[in-house]
Amino acid sequence: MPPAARLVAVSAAAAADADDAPSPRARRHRALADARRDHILAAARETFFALGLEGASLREIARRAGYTPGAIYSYFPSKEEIYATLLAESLERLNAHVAAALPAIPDAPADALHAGALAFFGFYRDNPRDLDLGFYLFQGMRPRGLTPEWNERLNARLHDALLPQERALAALGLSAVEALTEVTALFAHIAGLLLLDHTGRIRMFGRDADLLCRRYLDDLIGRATR
Amino acid sequence: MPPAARLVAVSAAAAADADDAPSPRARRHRALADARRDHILAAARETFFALGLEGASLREIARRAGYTPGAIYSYFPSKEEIYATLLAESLERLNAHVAAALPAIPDAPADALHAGALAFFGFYRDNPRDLDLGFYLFQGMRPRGLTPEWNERLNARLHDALLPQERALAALGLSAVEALTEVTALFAHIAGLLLLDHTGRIRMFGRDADLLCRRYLDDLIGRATR
Amino acid sequence: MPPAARLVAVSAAAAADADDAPSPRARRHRALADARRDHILAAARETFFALGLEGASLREIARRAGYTPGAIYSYFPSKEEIYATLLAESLERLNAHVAAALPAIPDAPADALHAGALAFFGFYRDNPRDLDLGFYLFQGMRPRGLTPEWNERLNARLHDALLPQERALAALGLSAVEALTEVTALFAHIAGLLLLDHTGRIRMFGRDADLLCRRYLDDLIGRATR
Amino acid sequence: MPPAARLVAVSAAAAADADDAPSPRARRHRALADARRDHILAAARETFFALGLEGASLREIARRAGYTPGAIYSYFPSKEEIYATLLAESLERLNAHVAAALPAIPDAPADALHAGALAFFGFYRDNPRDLDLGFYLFQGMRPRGLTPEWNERLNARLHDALLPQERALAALGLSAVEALTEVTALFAHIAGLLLLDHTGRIRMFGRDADLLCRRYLDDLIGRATR
DNA sequence: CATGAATGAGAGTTCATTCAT
DNA sequence: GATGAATGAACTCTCATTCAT
Repeated sequence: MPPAARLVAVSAAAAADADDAPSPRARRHRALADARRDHILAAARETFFALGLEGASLREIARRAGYTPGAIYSYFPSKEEIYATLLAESLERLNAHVAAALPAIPDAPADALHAGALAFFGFYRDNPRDLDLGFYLFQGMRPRGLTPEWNERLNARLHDALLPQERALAALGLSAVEALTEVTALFAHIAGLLLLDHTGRIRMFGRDADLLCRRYLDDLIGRATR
Repeated sequence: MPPAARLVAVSAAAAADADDAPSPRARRHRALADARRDHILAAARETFFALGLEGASLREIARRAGYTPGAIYSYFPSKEEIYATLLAESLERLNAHVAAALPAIPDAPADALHAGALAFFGFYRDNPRDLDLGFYLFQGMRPRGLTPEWNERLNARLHDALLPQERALAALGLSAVEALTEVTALFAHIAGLLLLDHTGRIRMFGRDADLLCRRYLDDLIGRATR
Repeated sequence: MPPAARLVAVSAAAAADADDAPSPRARRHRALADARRDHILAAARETFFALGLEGASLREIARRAGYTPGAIYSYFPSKEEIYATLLAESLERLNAHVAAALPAIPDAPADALHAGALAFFGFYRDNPRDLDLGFYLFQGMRPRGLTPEWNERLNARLHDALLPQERALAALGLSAVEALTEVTALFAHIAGLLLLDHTGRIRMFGRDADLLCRRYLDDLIGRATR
Repeated sequence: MPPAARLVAVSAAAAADADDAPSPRARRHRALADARRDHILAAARETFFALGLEGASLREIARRAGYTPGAIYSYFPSKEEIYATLLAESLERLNAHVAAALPAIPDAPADALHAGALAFFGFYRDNPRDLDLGFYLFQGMRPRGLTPEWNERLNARLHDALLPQERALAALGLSAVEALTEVTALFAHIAGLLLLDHTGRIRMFGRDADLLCRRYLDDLIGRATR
């Protein structure tokens, strides 16, 4: 079975978990294969963080994983897929980061909004490689791009990281439409600031991205609570 | 005269300003050479738009221009220079577009701010290829990046397109520092909106970039005139 | 085992000498890889001999070896390395040739000097391609030159082929400095004769390189034993 | 008339000087053309001395001569021909250098031998680019090599530079054959020393080429006068 | 499952040379 | 006589991917 077919089969099996249970032997195989896949993914992340997107060739990833290039294709059907998986994982970390920043008892929506938005911003400010990944896959998408499935899935997780902020806006009294509008604007503002910051373009204004983000949030909360 | 040619002509004139005027023959030659250069530039633009930076190899550019690869080097010293020229030209068009949108008699700073900012936004919303160019070269362009000279020059022209808005903010009563801060935030906001719009990400919120831009401007003018 | 393979094998053994012995399977793989490497080397030699350094492109070497250009890079990291390996192997053969010519019982230094020097001379007279290689790589090789490591290593092996003669001169009673001086002069003389012979320049004098070499040696031995 | 044909015609005209005399107008043209040719040659020499054989592209030569590449072909049929002309000129300088070193009154053959041979050696030791030229064209001769005519002519001039030394050997009492043998050996020795010196190979012996040359000459004169 | 050999396409760049004007 | 545009072939080297073993 070629690698790509196997991957599809695996997820098909996961979807059809009402089927008869896998044998212990099959489960062992599956667990080992997942471990190896994770190992390769870790090597890919390491490579990508160390060398950036251009430097992260499949050869180098394989080298760092202790594999030969061909072996990678037993776990991923293409280099793009590795990147997509990396981005998915990055989005999980983003969501975790945002969730961890929210106050435990959500009785102060303004605080939640502030904390959640700053966490979102901070995640990418402090992890520029994750930003690279996002920009590359969400925007670049050259050779084959992501499959629609991947695209939808990744989009959804990105949206998830903004949900707490949207809910906080609603809790502050905004209508559903107004909350959606403001969270969209907030996302755009943060994205723009990250872009300026990441490309060094913000230096041409001599301004600080962090400061501008807080300023925007204060204004937004002022608007929402007025 | 197209912007790119003008830039070249300016430096050529600066170099030869102690010389006597060029002969008609020389002028004809230069005109033809410029035309061919523009032709190559157009092919490069077309290639870039069709295939992205990755796909836009010198070979492909040459092919689309009807040249052999080597011939390109009579007009541009490197591939990088072609792209830098393309971006320079794009920024000239941006500046012209913004300037044309400003009211002739600048007695209403709020109007000038509104008009200039919307023109800036509209330029990239309506010319997504130019946005691609800017994103690619200002941000992506890992392989070699622009030379510092180009980077500075292009930065300056980008900044130029924001100057009218900065001046309008000052005319509205903001201090120099406040005006700079607000124009930076404005730039970030617009960039973020364009990014969301261009990558279709804004659809996942069901919002309209145009509307959000106007909203931001209204708020900004409210803040500035309060 | 051909000299070049031996050199490689030596360093491989040195690197892995803490390891346990390689498996038969690994040995088979290595043997095959070495054979392919030698095949490429042979193609490189053939190419170089047929077309000279200028004409011996990687493409041509690959073509003659029955490979695509990229495949060569599985065996050699650069074109330069191929040539260096070729020269290294040539120098191994030279050393072997000289060593084989020396009398088994070295009780007659004059004989040893005579035999060793003539063997050195004869090797290059009879293998003009090896002379080409040496001339090209030691002298020509402008484009990039050899790396200092290679240069030193190759120099050392060249020197090795002259050591027996230097020792014989010392055994004839010359001081260390005198022996070094004489062996240097001897090397120069032989090199000059080979050059004249190889380029056909000697014909313009109607003299015979072999004869001149023996003449020089007789004189030298006369000087040394006087 | 294509350039190559013209060059042939020119020398044909020179050979057939019993023909009717050229018109003043034709003579003027010829003189100007020769001047321009010399100018290009000077640029080629300068380029070659500055950048070596690899760096001396036709483009660069043309650039330094103030011409466009195509123009060069009005004066030389190929790049090789330029080099050959350069070598011819180099050999003229060699001959002049040797001649200038000979004692005016040739009553001391040993002195003449010594002086002439050292001048020969010194010329190339002090002008390593001339040595490069000689090695390249006499030995390398890859793409097309020199035409037999050029080869013969250049050979003859090289031989000329050794004639004074041969005559001196005869004047010292050697038979014609002996003198020829010794001058051949002398040439080989000098060539070998220059090779060792030029390629830095002599440093691996820690010896000095100049010293070795003088040593050889002393021995030779000793042999010849004994 | 993994190897390792190999492909094939392609990257940017340089060059001697040709030829219409 | 000279220009300058253009060719075409060449260069070394890198890469994702395939596949027999």
